[in-house]
Amino acid sequence: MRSTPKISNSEWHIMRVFWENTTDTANTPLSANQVVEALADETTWKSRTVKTLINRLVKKGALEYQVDGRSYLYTPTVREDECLREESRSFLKRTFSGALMPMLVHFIQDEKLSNDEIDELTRLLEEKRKG
Amino acid sequence: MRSTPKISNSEWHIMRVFWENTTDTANTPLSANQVVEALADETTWKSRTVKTLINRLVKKGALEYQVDGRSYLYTPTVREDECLREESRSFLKRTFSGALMPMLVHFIQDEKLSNDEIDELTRLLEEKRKG
DNA sequence: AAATATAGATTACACTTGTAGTCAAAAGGA
DNA sequence: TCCTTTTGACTACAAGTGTAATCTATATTT
Repeated sequence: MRSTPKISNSEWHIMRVFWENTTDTANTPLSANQVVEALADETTWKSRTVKTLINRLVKKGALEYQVDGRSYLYTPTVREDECLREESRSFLKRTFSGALMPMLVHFIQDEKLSNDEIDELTRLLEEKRKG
Repeated sequence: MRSTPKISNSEWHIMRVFWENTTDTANTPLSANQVVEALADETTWKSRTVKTLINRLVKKGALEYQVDGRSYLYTPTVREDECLREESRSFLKRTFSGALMPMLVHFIQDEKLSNDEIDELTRLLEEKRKG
């Protein structure tokens, strides 16, 4: 049923580094140190912490690696949109009993949106109606 | 900073029982057994499990109780919308780095919406623009 | 009054998560 | 060649979670 492994809060930080380094056509493999550097201003994690998280992601099957001399190069095995979908469903289930509309209503009513953003959402909704 | 305690997945089931039994004006206190019964078709939890979860929620300060003879009557001390807000922010942060728009776009594009629902969302957006 | 049922309190126990530290092996420098 | 540095592997450890079982005190039944 679940196509993607469950990715924890901290692990999402790691995965995003990979996904942000991904072009449409290919995943760029990254070394552990590249990930550490990429996270340097975003978090205060020691490099060991990052390595542990990477290891857990490998164990979970969210990353894989190829050996590159003395070190490893990691690549994601799961796509961001798939993980987003899983995580969203889980969130929806937990908070809104799985009901999409109350959730959307909640966000639209409770959060700040600029007029431009409102325009864009309206346009998207209009598009969806046709489809 | 955090106004509501962190409520876990299983604990949300419990809290929803209380919130669904809440009128606009008052919280209806429920006994542990009433919660157990309310969850009977939603989950397969043993009553001990439900009691444990209730206890943890009391410890976290999400529920409080008054003694009622031999048993306790529990009431929520946190409001659903506050918890929703917390949980939503945490979800947004984890998955979309806190960015609301990409999240809304994701849901509108990826999930099913009826024309009626599209109408309603469009209307809400229009309202928001004025406000 | 003794036995039983029931409610909450305490304990259990493995798995996950956050956040690292230590160990061992290999690679490179002195 | 021996020491140091670096990398991954293994270990750590408390808090939170899911999912209960057992203990204890009280209430109800006979």
